[in-house]
Amino acid sequence: MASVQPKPDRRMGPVGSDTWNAMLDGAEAVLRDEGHAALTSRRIAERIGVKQRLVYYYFATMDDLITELFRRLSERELERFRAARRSDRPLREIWDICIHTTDARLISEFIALANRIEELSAEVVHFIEESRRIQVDALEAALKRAPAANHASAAALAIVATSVALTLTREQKIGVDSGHDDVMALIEAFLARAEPS
Amino acid sequence: MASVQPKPDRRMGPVGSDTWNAMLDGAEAVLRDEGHAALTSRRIAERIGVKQRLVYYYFATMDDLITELFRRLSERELERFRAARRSDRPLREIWDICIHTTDARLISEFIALANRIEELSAEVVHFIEESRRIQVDALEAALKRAPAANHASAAALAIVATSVALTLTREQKIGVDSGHDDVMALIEAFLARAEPS
DNA sequence: GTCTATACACCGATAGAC
DNA sequence: GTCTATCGGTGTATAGAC
Repeated sequence: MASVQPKPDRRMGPVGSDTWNAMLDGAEAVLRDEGHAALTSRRIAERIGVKQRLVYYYFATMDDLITELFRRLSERELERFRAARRSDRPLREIWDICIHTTDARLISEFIALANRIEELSAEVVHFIEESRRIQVDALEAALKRAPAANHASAAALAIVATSVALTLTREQKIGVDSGHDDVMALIEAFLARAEPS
Repeated sequence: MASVQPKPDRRMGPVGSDTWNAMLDGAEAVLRDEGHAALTSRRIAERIGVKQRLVYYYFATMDDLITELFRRLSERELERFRAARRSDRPLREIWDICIHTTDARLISEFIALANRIEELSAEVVHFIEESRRIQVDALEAALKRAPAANHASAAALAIVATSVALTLTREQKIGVDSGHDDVMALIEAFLARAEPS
């Protein structure tokens, strides 16, 4: 699961060090605020106050840096999902992460980047499969306790929930909200049945 | 709805001409095959066999070209939706467009680009609102004829359907398919109730 | 670990001839 | 309508000193 280190014939900095993390912090901020077009080694260096050359001491290529950034981000998100799964209202807490914690802009940038970067695509696949596994697990447990809650399978419900959450956050960010209330009410009604509070 | 023409102090080519369309064809092919990073005036020119300078005769800026490309594409898609709406199985035909016609890669590239290009963002908003209007309209008519089909509103169903279609096509393209059968069965069951064949 | 300096490619956009 | 030629800028990535 950890990164695989060096491709280039070049001295490389330690993975996980403070500077390494600071660079990913800078990269994340740039991607969030300015988008993929501005995600360059120069801009990252400028952001954290070092020289551009140093970026290539810690990361073999820009694609590696981007992949590493997604990995760090997705591991944090998976940890949130796992914690929510262990709580006493797992469905509500997982939904809360999907609809509130998720940054629609960041996700859309990564999805587009994954079209081009194969390593990143593999990381995205891993994240989708693992997060779905957690969600299906939580849903199956809930449906067992409240069997009349729905006719759909846990797997189907997980896909519907994540899809809808992504659409709502994305549309909200660009200023579309028609039908959002209705679909939120639908989700709320399901949660009330499947996980009575 | 038509494009608004010139910003620059420069001679410009006719909107809608053969060369103009050929350039958008080239741009679409580049975006589909290589992604937004490769979508440059030089690459487009190379693709259709003209010189780079000519791209700036037909389009004021690259951002304009990209926006115009999305506009052309979305108008075609809306026309498909309208035709499906007029058919005798509107729900099934609209769903068929969502799940088959849509190019997941192209859409993700445009969404990422819209984060940066304001004109494009406005076009995306327009497309979402108009396509949703058509879908809600079709769903309302169907639910009127088969009231017991579902407890959810037409607006909620439209969002769920488009969200799920986008997720399925995107995941399929990167090689994830867990739960897809289940959710397709769910959609099929709904269609069987709301639009019996 | 961090720096200066730099090679080299490519980009958007324009001037102006034919 | 289409071209040649070019400017100014920015990108990735490397060599090698301190």
